[in-house]
Amino acid sequence: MSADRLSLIFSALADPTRRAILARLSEGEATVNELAEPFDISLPAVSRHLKVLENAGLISRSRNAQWRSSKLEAEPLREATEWMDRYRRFWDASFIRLDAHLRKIQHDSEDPGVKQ
Amino acid sequence: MSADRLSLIFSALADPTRRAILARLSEGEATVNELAEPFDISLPAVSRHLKVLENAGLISRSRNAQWRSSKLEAEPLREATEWMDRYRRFWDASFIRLDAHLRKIQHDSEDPGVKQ
DNA sequence: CAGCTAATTAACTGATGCGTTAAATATGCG
DNA sequence: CGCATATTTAACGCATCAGTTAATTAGCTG
Repeated sequence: MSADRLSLIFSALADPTRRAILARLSEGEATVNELAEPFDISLPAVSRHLKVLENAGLISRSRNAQWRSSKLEAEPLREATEWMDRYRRFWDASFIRLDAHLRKIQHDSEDPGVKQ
Repeated sequence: MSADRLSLIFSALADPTRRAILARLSEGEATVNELAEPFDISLPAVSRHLKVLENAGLISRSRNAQWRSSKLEAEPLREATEWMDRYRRFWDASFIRLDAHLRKIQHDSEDPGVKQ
């Protein structure tokens, strides 16, 4: 039924409108109307994008009178990055060298036992 | 019609089965049957997951007789990470310090002009 | 070529995503 | 209270997604 956390995060990030909303929020909190302004979609549509972002933990919200302000929460981005780090050695040359180095270290420490 | 590259990447990553396939491929190339083995879904379903991953650039495929082998391509992960790096200062304490440092540097270099 | 294995495509189903407009709710204010 | 503003919920349409089974294509091999 309910998707796992990483799936929620990635599918929240899969929509360009939601990524744009996050970009806007990186400059500071904003209300729903302010967030909707640059887009050519209805307010309810924006409201639901915000709910998706909230469910993924990417934003938190607070009420101030009749305004609901959204605030960026980057922790899920850290999680997603952490997941990708597992694959970093496949694209990052310096990481590949580090990886090779670590393998060598491990190999060296195992060697004595192997030899005897 | 066609989604932008980042959206393709993130939505490909939004599915747990596809992430598991990538994890498997990080250990080496594999055929469709090998990739399907751990999952409780039909071969055509796996076949389509592979097509999604291929469209996102996350895997490449080659044919060897009647077998089609899939290979991890990490470049899109680099792109996705790069996109997230824009937000790194919101979660990474050392990055926050670096950010503050850079602001100070910039401020200092601007100061003389301001003072005169 | 016939038959085997590997993989994809076709056709269908049910669930989900993203948009709409209209109605409902929440809050502040005269 | 009654109205204005901000936002959400309801109800709907349409496209896409993720799965199924059945049929098809691709390439070996006897």
